Amino acid sequence: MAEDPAPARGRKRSEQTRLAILAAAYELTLEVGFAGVTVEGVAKRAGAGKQTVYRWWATKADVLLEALALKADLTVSTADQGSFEAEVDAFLRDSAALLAVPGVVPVLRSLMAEAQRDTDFRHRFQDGFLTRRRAAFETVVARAAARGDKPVHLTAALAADLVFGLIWYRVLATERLLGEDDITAVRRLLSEQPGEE
Amino acid sequence: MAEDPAPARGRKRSEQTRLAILAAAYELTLEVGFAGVTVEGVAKRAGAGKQTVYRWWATKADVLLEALALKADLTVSTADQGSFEAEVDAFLRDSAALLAVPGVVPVLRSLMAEAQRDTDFRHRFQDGFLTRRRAAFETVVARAAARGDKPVHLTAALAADLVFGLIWYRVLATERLLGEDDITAVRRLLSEQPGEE
Amino acid sequence: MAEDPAPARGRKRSEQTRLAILAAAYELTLEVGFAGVTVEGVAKRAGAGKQTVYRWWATKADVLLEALALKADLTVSTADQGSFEAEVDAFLRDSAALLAVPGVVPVLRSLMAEAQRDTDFRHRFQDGFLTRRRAAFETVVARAAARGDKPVHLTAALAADLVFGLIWYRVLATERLLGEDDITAVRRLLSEQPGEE
Amino acid sequence: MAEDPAPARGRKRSEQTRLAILAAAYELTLEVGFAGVTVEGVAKRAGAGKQTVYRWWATKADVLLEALALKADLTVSTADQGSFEAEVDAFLRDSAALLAVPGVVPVLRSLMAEAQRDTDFRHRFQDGFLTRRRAAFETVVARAAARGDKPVHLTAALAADLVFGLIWYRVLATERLLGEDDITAVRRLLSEQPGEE
DNA sequence: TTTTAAGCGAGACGGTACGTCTTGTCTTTGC
DNA sequence: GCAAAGACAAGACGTACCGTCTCGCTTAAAA
Repeated sequence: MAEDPAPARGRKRSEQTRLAILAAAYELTLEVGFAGVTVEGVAKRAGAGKQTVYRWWATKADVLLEALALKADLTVSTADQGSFEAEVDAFLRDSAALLAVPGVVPVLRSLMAEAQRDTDFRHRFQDGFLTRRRAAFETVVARAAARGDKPVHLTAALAADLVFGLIWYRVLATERLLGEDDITAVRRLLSEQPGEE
Repeated sequence: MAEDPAPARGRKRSEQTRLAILAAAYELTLEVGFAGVTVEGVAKRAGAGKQTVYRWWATKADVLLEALALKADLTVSTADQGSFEAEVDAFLRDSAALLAVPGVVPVLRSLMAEAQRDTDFRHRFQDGFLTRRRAAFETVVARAAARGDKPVHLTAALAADLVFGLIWYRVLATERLLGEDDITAVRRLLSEQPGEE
Repeated sequence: MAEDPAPARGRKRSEQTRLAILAAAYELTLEVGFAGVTVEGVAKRAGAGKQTVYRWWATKADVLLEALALKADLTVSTADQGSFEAEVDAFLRDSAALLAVPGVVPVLRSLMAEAQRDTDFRHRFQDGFLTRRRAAFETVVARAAARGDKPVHLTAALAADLVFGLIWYRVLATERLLGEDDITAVRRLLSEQPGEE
Repeated sequence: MAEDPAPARGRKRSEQTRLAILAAAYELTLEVGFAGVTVEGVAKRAGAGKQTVYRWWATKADVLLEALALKADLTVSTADQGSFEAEVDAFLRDSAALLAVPGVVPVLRSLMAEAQRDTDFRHRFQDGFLTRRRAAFETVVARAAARGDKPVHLTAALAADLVFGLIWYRVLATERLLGEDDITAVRRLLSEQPGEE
């Protein structure tokens, strides 16, 4: 029989404290900005000790990454909608909804910014967020390819880069997010058939 | 006509020191990463005093922004190439060339990251870099519209968002930059004529 | 009765670090002079962080004041010697001994100098050093008065001012300290009986 | 014989600026304390350039030392008063009058404090102030000795140390200056004849 | 008259210390 | 053995002055 490696002795991790820390990190980011957040401040607001934060998370960005998952449902629907166009539309609406959740945009900005500074966190952010969403989109493109209605001159990777590029560029460099017209235009762009060639 | 308000009294700013600081900031960013750069370190390497840095730049990111302009030619060619397709191609090649300049990619990452943390710098980054390049691209789109060969279902703004989104997403979230095939695909995507509708 | 308000949580103050800081401050003052001492330098030599110094002392002068108490026994013997003359003599010898401890003179100079610049420290210096020694001398004068052999035309306060004035003037304005002949002369001056009048 | 080596070419020193700097230094010391005075601040208030201050004075303490001479007459009357007692009395009243000039006490404190930190200034302070006053007092003692009414058991040096010690101790360590009773008591102490021996 | 040499106000310069802030670790007591 | 509290070493922050060095101008003696 497999043994539990550790017989689990001592006090257990406090779930209440964990949630309090995640909530504190999320709220503080919105209130004072990520740069203004300190581990000590998060611990203070959560009624926790600083060491408790460090014991379970490597950096404050990791706390925020987990807090984001708690705050917004990060799972993306990839249900079969019958057509590539419909599924792209669903994906974009899903993304727009995520960005509309209060606080998500500043948190995403902070996380992407942190990913530029900290290589280790960069990987965790990619695994915990970026690749996750990208995989969903590529599922859609793959299904379209199987169906035979995929766009002929865009690879799946480039299509994904364009879509995520648009979303991230809007988040990072502008104040405009995804609107109805953006969704329509992108949907058409990706699914239209070129004249000939 | 605007007159110089002050007749320029006192010792003049040292151009040599200015260049030494810009070079030091650029080099240090490549060597230890933006997060590892300190104003003191930049001043030290430049043989300058810390106050001299603070006298002329608000943050180390501003130093880097100016250093970027010194290192790489940020002007974008928007010469009339006869067709929208040719001009988009020229713009993308120009952008790829900028990214190929040693050190430009990590510097751009750092600047965009800093723009997320510091609202004031965000504006200076937009004015000093983002809108500058964007304006060049929009000039191209506008000329296409005047010619009548612009893409029918994309607004100039969305086209720009897609192009810059792709570039920035590649820089920030991936290791891949713009390749020959990317340029070709984007050029075609933006200039193709939809079949009907 | 006053209770300890807090049951003392968290890590305790490191006595080892405290002593290292006091020793470093004392040594550095002798080596480079008080003006050349920096809090950072003290912390460095003590193997401590700068914040640890600031956590427990308001200024470097306060560190030195405490270091002085550590280095030299600041308690003054006021034992009953039978006569005013004998007790004045003992007090002066005690003072001369204090000044003879290596480093005490430059430290006293520094502290008195700092007390002129910093009003807050001035009070702490008075409480922690000046009044302490003065009280000892005044005890002697009071006992003489009780005995009836006190000097007739000097108040206790003026006698103290003269004695401490002499000592401090020698320390601050000259290179000469208290010698055997000074002690003898002052003892006689204070205890002699005026001829008539 | 050696003549003035330079026949004085170029622009002459501005007396107006000199006075403005002295006044500014004196006033600023009273307003913000010596520690709060900066050379830049003195120059600013005087409407002068920083270099002009440094051209003529080594430190801000030297400016203040000269300002003191401008503000208060530092010459001490040593006129023959007929008796030692009368001359000591005159000397003490003269000293009390000096201390009563507005601003003199804080300035003296600052200068003596600075003399503890800066060895070079210490000598200039001794030459420009301390010895000057001390010489006056010793003239009085010498005349008394010539007359034959000098105190038998105090050397001139010790008598001077006691008198200046008292004055300086009052200035540096207390808030009390010289009063009528102090003058009387010191005069008597120094001039009284011991009973016998 | 022209030149030449300071003095001057202004202010940028290379430095250095300041006192604060944050980081991530360590230590203590209590649960 | 986790948790809260908080002291610790380390070191960057942005500010304030230091004393020096231009800069362009003014002043006055020398040529």
